[in-house]
Amino acid sequence: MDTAPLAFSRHNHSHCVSDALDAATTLCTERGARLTPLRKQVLELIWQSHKPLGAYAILDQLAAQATKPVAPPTVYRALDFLLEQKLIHRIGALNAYIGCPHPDHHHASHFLLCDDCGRAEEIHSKSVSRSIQKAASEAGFTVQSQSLEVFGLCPDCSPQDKHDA
Amino acid sequence: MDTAPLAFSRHNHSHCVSDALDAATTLCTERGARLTPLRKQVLELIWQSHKPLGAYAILDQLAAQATKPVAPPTVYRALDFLLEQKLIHRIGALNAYIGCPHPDHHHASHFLLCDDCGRAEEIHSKSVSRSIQKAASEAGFTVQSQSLEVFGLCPDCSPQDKHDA
DNA sequence: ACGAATATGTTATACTATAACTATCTTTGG
DNA sequence: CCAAAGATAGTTATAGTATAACATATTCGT
Repeated sequence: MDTAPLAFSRHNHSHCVSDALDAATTLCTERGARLTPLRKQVLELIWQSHKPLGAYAILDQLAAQATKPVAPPTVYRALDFLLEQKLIHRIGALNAYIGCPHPDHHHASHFLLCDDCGRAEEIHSKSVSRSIQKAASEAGFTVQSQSLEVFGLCPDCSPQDKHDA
Repeated sequence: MDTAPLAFSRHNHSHCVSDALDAATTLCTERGARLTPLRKQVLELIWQSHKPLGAYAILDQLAAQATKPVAPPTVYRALDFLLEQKLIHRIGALNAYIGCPHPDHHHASHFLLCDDCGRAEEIHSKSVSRSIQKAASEAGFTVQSQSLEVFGLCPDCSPQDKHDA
């Protein structure tokens, strides 16, 4: 199935990167937003893995690639842009950032985060979204954004699930 | 109804505070955990409102009440204790802490957070919990903890809902 | 090419959190 | 009761995360 979970499965990761960069380029063009070389570089760094990446880890890698020193605002401004364009999500519990695999349609930030290997997988469950929306409505609350961070063990890092089940 | 949403409704807040402190005292006694004066003081400060409170806001208020200067570790250690005992929750998106109204039974951290007035209300929806658990299971993921932060407008701060609906 | 708007560079600083060590208090076993 | 062990709190320093404010450079429409 084409919407299968990916982060926790074996896959050719270079496709993730190229797909994400292509999608970002297309979307920004459509929106009249400027995906500058710097912003693209930051997005690519974030997509180097499925593990949320901290701003200063990005900064260090940028600095390593650049000839001039790089300062925090450079990174944070790129992150702000990517967040605005919904090309990345912020994982609040980790102060870290991760690429959005489906930036073309807006959606909430719902992630499974492995405590062991650090990988994150975005989930898209109508049932989760609907139940959250319903609970909020019942409280008279108007939802504007939401963030779900589920911590635990991914299939690869679960001791039993893979073979016993 | 006794399980009605509270934070977004008018209520006698002194009851929230005394209930929370009483519950904390009882639970800690049962568990053999020591709710020291400092920890109780921090818990009370957190319960001064239904708005998540930052560590340094707590620090400032502690310092104002104390004769000696207060240093960050004093606050963070108290927060760590309260978090361990599940007497408070941490709101990752805000780097802030809020009292748990039902510390007696463990549960995930699910909050509605008003962008306008800053108040937070904990929600307890079986439907939300179940759908999250189900989505995780289907991905082969073993849940250990979860945090849901829903931002938007509370009933008081919504322009229409209260009167038009 | 020109001016306005956007993006980036630069410096400084604010905010959040923890490490490491010391001192004090509490509990418990003798 | 006292001493040892363990838990709590004080103290100092520093690490980690994020933004303010201002200067410079680039891009875009005209």
